[in-house]
Amino acid sequence: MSTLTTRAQDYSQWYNDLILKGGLADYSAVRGCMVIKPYGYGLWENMRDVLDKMFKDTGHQNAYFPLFVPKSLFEAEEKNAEGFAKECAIVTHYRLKTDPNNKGKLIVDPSAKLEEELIVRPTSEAIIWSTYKNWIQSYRDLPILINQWANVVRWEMRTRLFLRTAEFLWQEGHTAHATKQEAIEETERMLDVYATFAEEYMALPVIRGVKTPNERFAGAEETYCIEALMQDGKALQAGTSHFLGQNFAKAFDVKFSDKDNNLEHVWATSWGVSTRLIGALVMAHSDDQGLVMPPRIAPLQVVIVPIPVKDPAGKERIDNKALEIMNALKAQGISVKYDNDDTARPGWKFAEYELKGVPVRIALGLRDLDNNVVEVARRDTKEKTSIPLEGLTGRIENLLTDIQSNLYNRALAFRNENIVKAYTWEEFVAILDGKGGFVSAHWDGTPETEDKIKEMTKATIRCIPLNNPFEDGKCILTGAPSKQRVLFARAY
RNA sequence: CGGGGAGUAGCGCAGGCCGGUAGCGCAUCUGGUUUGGGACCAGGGGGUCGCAGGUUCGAAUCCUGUCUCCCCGACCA
Repeated sequence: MSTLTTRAQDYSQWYNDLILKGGLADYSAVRGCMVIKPYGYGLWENMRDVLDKMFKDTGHQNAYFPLFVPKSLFEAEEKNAEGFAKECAIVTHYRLKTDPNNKGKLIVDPSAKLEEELIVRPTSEAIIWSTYKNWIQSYRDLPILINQWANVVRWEMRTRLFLRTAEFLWQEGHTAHATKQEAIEETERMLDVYATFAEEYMALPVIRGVKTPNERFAGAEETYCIEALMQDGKALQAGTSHFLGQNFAKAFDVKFSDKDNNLEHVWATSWGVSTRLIGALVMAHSDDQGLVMPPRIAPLQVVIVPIPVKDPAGKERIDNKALEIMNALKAQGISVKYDNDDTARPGWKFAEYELKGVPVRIALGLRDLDNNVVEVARRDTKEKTSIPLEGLTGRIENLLTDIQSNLYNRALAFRNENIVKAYTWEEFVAILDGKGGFVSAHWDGTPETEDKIKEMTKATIRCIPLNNPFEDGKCILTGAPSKQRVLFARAY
């Protein structure tokens, strides 16, 4: 019987408890790296499948590039290299040998030192653009619209399950275009794909925006992002899409002949979301009883729990009806598990599936069968109702849809309540130290002020929202004139 | 890298100050009774106490060194 830490007791511990006890992931023998367990991986697979289809529908194809990046390629785009230099794992040797002084132990073979060190990719722009150079000669070769599903390594000082681990899974899109306009359109299109995915599938409301130069991806001209709000009032960047200009084309000398036979550098974008989204999902919807999975990407949507009886005939009646319900739901594309494990009792199962956040639970006993009903419990509100067997499948489908939109609306209401305008510095600090959330405030537009605010409050500018209304005002810190508000928050 | 915490059975912990050959809860196994919100009774199995030295007749316990993990901060998606 595992008890969870509550959010009020210790938010971080609550989060860890949910991940570990909910069966999403486990710590591993490697510092900062985690094991994604089947239930967590199932969630990732669902997210991946939906996103993959959305990428394909917008004209992209998948490919795969190497894990290792020769150092000389890695350093070609200076800003990008600099940005990631501090968190790179480096391969320097390619062989081990038995330690002559300590039998049974291995040491690095000094004679197997690599001519050139290999960087374990923290992102793949370098290896990909060195390849694109060979693929692009003419405007007829463009655009190149490629995505890859991969793992990357960023040697972070401090890690947190899913939110920040040394190795993580993600997808990275890398596109090449003939014109600046087309590349910007691509950047915005993919941001929109991410936002749609977050809102419609993860039930996670996000703010679309652009990053300030301070927060911009190393090597990008413009970084677009979607920002979400967690229940503890901290913001979380859920996805980014970068307009890379011609920076990588210039660094890797990627040129094409346009229709007028002029040689031009190509325009680039890159965009990504990672397993971090799972952390966002957990912190957006879950409660003190455990995880809460949005039906559209839940690893398991419906669980059927029988109420056991000793009488074999009664048991068979329950089994038959449960299987009938399961098959009917499956026929509608709903994922269902009939948990007829008779070594666990129903109460234990109820608690277990609540911990795992399964959206709908159907309980089925003889009492129900005699009345031609089942007991249906929804995870989001924990409401239980008796529902007639007649038309059950349609009701469950509607219920799943309802849970999905309820989760979104709940998260949206919370998010909107927690976007607060600040007019004075005192107010600004009070909001951050109080309930947190996004603070909408004027900023004088300088990196210096942004840094100073970060130093004083730990809050950063999460984004300048797209379609932000212009409004004359004064910078919250310096009082210098400002044309628009930006969103500040403490963030993951 | 700085600050804090922890390594004892699969998990969570006690024991340590005061050295005498390891214990509790959960889980697990067997049998039985149970089953509509984390069942109960009885019996059983499981640990070179993170690692390496040292002190001692004897070390989970004392001393020295070392490794690892977690949390908070600096870095970052």
